[in-house]
Amino acid sequence: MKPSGRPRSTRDRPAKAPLSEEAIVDAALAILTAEGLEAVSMRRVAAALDTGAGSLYVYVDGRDGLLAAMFDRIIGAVELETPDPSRWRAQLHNLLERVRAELVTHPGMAAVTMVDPPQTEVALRLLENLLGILLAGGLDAQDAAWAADILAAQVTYAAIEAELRRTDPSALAAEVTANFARLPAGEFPLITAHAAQLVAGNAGERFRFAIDVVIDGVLSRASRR
Amino acid sequence: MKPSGRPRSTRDRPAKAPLSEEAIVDAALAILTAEGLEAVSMRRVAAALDTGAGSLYVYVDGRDGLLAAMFDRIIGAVELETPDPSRWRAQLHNLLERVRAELVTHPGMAAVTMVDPPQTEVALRLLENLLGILLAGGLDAQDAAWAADILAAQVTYAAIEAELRRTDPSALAAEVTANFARLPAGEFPLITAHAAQLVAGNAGERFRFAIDVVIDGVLSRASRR
DNA sequence: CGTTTGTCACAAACACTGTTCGTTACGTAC
DNA sequence: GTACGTAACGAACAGTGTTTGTGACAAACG
Repeated sequence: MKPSGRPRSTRDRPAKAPLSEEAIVDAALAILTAEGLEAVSMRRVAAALDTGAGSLYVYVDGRDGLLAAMFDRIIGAVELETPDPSRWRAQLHNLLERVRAELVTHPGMAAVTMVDPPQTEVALRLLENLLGILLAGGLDAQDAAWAADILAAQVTYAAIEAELRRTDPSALAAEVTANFARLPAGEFPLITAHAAQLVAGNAGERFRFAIDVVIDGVLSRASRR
Repeated sequence: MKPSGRPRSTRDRPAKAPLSEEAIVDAALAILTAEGLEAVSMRRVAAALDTGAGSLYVYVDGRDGLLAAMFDRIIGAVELETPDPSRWRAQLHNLLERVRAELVTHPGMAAVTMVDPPQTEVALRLLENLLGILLAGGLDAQDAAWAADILAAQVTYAAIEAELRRTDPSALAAEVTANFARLPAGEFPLITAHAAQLVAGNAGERFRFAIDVVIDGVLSRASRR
């Protein structure tokens, strides 16, 4: 033990253990929103809690477990909808937009979904709600199930895409446009011709469009059947 | 220098430098397909080439640069289509299926797309081809541009999803089904009621369905306009 | 009130990681 | 035959996730 400087330690505190999964997830989320996913290391989180990295392993199943717990916290914060057949389409947009917004404000969390699919209770609660809205829209069970999958893809993809533009929404678009302009028009006639359309719209607009496309696609196929 | 054991080194070789970006990417891809993305470390790749990790930095811009180069190699191997209005839909399925298959056989590569969007020449060649097919299908420029984005999301998502089932396609489905069965039916009535639909279909079927949904969705919205 | 017990945080250690850089050996050109 | 410049080597740096033995606290017991 080194009583040099400030011997601030857990033992100096008056009361009980300050460590818990909740406290660890809180600290990790604070670091995530402030400095990004790469900054969320076990040592960094432990330092924020004034403890050692090894101490976290009692409450959290390694770094991947911590990330999963963080994801759960985020998803759990999303307000759900009570399915209403008269306005199911708006409900769908609202729900998915909330998920997207939550994922965007926590950079890197969308990528966590992909390493292992969330099968936790809170994630399933979201799926249950999504299914409810789709069924309220008149979709049959199979279409609703697969549509939920497609929509999940769009949400995570949109979230990750939005993270890239997080620094400056229009900076990336400008860079991409410049990249397109630099292309040899002979080899890439379509990209150069339609560069404006390729970078058109902000993340929110493209997201809404994507969801509408999926809904209309499923409905179109169902009505043709 | 330690002449102990086997002094096998580059200097023992008769001719010129064996190192090049191509050779490095080759070695890295071999490790990737054999042992997964995490095994692709600079030291591991260097060892496969019988050299030190530092030597790779002359030809490759760090680990991220290596991953990008690997992605490029993979995408470049995808055979393109010459857009034909009479069979554009089949062409779209074929092209996207080839991309998906290539991404699935190289686990982790799909995730690379998301850290930074591929703006390399070979990736743009793919986008150019995708746009060509969509325009051949009669879509207007704006619809085609955004549809390309939506389809890209489905491809990467499907690839990542397929990676998870890589070990055993039906094992995950069984596990998920078991998870669903374990749920309290009171809280998750829809999931428990439609568990069969949620896990129905293999990755290929779901992928084809997703693409058809997107196409029909765009066409439906266009015809209504 | 003293002692024992058990829980839990601590910090060091292990085996890695990506990356940088000074040194050294090589093949080639002079 | 010698000098040169290119390019690989390997050590070193600053990190990473994870495991584990040690030690101190607080609560339960006699």
